[in-house]
Amino acid sequence: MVDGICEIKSVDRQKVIRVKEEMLSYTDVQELANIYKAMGDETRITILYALSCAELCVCELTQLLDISQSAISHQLRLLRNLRLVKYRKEGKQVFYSLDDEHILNLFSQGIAHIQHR
Amino acid sequence: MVDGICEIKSVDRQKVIRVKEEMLSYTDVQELANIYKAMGDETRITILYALSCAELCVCELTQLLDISQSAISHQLRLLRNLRLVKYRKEGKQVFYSLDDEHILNLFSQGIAHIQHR
DNA sequence: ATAACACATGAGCATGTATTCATATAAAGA
DNA sequence: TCTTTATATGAATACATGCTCATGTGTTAT
Repeated sequence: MVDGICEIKSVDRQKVIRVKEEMLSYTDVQELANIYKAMGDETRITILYALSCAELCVCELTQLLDISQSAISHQLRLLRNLRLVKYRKEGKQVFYSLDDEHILNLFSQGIAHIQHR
Repeated sequence: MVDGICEIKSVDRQKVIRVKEEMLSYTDVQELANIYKAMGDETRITILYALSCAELCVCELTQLLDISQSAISHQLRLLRNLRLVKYRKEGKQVFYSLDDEHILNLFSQGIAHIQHR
């Protein structure tokens, strides 16, 4: 292969050009990657799934998750920055919930995938 | 907070117990994380998206992706192991395609999410 | 005012991961 | 057979990430 271009005659240049035109923009790819990256961690999946069941404060999440309160707060900040969760303060407590119904759909598609095999 | 249990009287123990019962199993969480982790990388998203447009050989992917052929092969192996792509040999070439229609749904949900804001 | 509590955050560390480089393998052609 | 081409893979490296620990911030209660 020379310069990433294989010389096989049968390579369908037209197909490659067509696919190139259909490709996602770089910013779209980045945004998609951020969402899937957010869901690509066992702790965050557990948090998001728990929040899909009920609105929960940090303390309650800590009771559900077997890791430190600090670790959970760090992950919540990440999810907040990506706008996957929103929060509401009530006295000393902070209650988190899902910010977007699409996340539920992402979950159900993912679950459909693992059940499919 | 003592031992991960906050003493606020208003904390709804019943709610926490109910959520705990609804939680995903650890293996489900792991499998979900693996899928999202696979899609949580810009290179892999680009590969998967390209394959959603057409069946492509490694050489054609190399023309589309601006990284080395080696890097692409490494990523394809990962996607193969997760059964997100399948392949077909034809002489020297190896043609890859998506292994599962759920991935398209995962994409469309993700795209819906980034367009939603 | 002071203490206790719920939560957030910075630092540091250990582990994971994505890439390149060099090289191996396998098919096709000369 | 010897070379070229298409792909795969192991090693090394640079970077990202998830956790804990220590501490900071803001709120409530005494």
